[in-house]
Amino acid sequence: MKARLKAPTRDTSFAILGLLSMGQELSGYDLVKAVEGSVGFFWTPAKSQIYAELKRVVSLGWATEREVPQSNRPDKRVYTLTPEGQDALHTWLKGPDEEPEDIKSVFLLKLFYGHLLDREDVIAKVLEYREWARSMLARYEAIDQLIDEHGGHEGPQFYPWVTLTYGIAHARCGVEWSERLLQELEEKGGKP
Amino acid sequence: MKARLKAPTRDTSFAILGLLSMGQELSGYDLVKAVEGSVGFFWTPAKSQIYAELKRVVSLGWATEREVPQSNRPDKRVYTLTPEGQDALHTWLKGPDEEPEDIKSVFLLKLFYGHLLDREDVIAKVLEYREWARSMLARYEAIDQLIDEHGGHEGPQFYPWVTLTYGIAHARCGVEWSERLLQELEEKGGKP
DNA sequence: TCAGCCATGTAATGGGTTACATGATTGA
DNA sequence: TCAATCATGTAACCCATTACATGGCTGA
Repeated sequence: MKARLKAPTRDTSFAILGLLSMGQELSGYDLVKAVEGSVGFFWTPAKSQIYAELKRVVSLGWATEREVPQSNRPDKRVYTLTPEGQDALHTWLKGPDEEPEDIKSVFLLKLFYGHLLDREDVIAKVLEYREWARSMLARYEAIDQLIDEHGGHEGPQFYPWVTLTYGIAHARCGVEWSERLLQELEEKGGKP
Repeated sequence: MKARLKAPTRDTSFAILGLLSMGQELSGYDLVKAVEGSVGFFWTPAKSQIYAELKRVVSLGWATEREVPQSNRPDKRVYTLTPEGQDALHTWLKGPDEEPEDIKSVFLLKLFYGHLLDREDVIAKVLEYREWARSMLARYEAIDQLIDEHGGHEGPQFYPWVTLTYGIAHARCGVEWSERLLQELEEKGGKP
């Protein structure tokens, strides 16, 4: 029986604790929704993963569980952060990270092998990517607008807004890159 | 016995087929190395995953396997793409993608909860991120330089180089974003 | 001379995804 | 009225990661 040399990070657990730290009791379902509108842009646990992690954080004493009977809807269990959970969250937050981020891109993977495709097919792919990047940008900017209208980005909204600016910068960068690339691909087409 | 509604994409299989399409027989070990220096920047299968997928592509008739006895090193098995494999690869390449890319960022996740940290801790995190982004940028630019010296980015190098320009753009964008953010965080510190 | 890397993989574990279930509301 | 959506989860599977093995080089 050997000890694991590297403990699993369980970042998803902490993502959940973080949402619970906002102060309200949340059910698994609530958390699924909460993730979608917030950390979901750079952290995307599956539904069932959230439920699994909830069991775990309860077993570790990081959250407590409470049954809430409901009449019209299925009964639910809501979760509350414990002081131990707050400590654990804080420790994790301060702790070091290996890779700050990693990109997983089917698009780039395919583009890497672009020589196996016709030029038009490649162009289609890049166009698709550009549209996607544009739509993400629009989405982010809409959220930015909303924040502006609801108290601005000072105070409690500050750090969520900061991550949003990252998304905006990144998306804009993707749009510009794909526009340059498209231009280059068109030019190549001119001289066959 | 239900049919799966959504077939697994198995993108990793195709990443491997793509590398095998470069024309040379490669062993699992070779592929691990090949991935590191190429698609590894946006697609990172684990070693053992590569070996697993190799078995699979052979069983599907997409590649053939050949034993190569060696004296000083462990014997190895090398793999070759079959015509069926080429077809499969081409079909996959032309096929549609849902999400062109997704970012998974522990850094952003923590930053989102920045209000739970002291400002200095946040600044430390962002500094770390900036250094990471800078180092990635330097790495990419070094590769760019190398490509320039070895025949430039026309011809067969073109698409790999294109993906590299994405990496450069993205990293540069990360550096600039973090610099802006640091400035803002410093300013906030001035008025406590 | 001995730790660490090269070279080649296999085994065990676990995180995350898709699919399965179920009943009430609501909009077209 | 009937499909979609809300609301709440569970079960099964599979992909991917970490750990385990093994023996020859090579540099300090």
